[in-house]
Amino acid sequence: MNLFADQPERPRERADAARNRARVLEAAAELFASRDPRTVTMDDVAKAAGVGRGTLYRRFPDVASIARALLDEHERALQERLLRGEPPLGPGAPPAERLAAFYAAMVELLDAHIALVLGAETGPRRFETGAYGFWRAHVRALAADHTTTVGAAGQVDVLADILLAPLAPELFERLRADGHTTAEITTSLTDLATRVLS
Amino acid sequence: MNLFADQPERPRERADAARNRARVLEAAAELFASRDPRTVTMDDVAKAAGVGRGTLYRRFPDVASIARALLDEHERALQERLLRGEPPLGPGAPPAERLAAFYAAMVELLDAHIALVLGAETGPRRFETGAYGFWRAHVRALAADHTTTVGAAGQVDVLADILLAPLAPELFERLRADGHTTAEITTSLTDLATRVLS
DNA sequence: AGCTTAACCGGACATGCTGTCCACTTTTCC
DNA sequence: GGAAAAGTGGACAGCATGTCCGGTTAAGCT
Repeated sequence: MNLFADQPERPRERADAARNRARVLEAAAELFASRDPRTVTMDDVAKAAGVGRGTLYRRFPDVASIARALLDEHERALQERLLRGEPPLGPGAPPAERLAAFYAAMVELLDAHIALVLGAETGPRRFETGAYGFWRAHVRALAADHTTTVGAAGQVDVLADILLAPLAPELFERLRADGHTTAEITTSLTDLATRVLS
Repeated sequence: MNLFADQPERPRERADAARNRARVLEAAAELFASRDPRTVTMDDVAKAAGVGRGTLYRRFPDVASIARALLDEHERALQERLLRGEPPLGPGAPPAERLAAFYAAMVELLDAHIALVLGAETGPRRFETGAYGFWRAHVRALAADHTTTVGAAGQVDVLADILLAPLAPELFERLRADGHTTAEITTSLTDLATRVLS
């Protein structure tokens, strides 16, 4: 009998199902890396994974959700460092420095996994992911910490979204395509962080 | 005889063509306003305008280009004011004030025509429009004016894109949906402008 | 091991959008 | 008033989506 009523006893995943899930993720990772993730279709993934359409749809409602699954672990790692890592990324440093460190880490993440991010969080979808909620809460806390007295309550919310806007994957992609280095981008964002939260 | 060789004598548009162009724009404007512009299809526009698919494609390669045509005049008006209007929007005021005024004007424009902007400049398409190039040049000039000595050349380019990021239509839409007023948004952006260019 | 059951698989199908093509019609200009 | 160019609209092929269901396979029980 299951003592945890909230966590209903989910019959463990069957062996063939697990095998296929792994196949799908592997094949998808390769596809995303090899061409514009926004052109990858469910059919493509199914074929590349050697799996039928129905099987694919059983687990993933669309291509974005596959990319998100692949991206998840990387984002989780960063979230962990934000919550419990060393300063200035983790708690302890002044807000401006923490924001700058966050920017730097996000630029790294974007640079390493731009294909996945574009596949997962493009357009308006970006705001609906759990990850975005996390980043916003983090930045919001930093901003609120800094400007305790200044401005009304809602203002901090807006500011958080504004400060996250430059991290839109489409913009990053474009800046890189224009020949800008990640160092340049990080420098500008550090500058922004310093000026806004000081 | 045409004295301007660079401007080849384009045979003027036929009456029926002009009539249909007008019909298309009118019908499209209504469609964009009445539901999510990103769900409007070429077929929808053709049907609503009482025009065949072929006719529609003759002028507009896709739905975005229709929205852009409708948006054009509004954007042009703002561009004119930026170049030759009164300060602080036009030349004469210090960069921080001009940027704040620009932000305020853009928020107004987004608020008035969010449907068109979403239809025209959503996602990565945003960066490819002529309008974006104009905004970037403008903001870049303001930033360069302010930080003549600070930073390398490329830095200013990056900064311009960063400062434009919060004006992404998807973000504006989301902020409004979350209950934030245009006044709140403008206030935050003004704050940003002041802090970055002072 | 054998059997039952439920989870799982994969391809067929219906639907909707895209962009092109071309036979036909209308306008313009001489 | 007639020829040529410009314009029109619907048919068509291609592609992606998301669902559905008959057949298959693993898991659990005896």
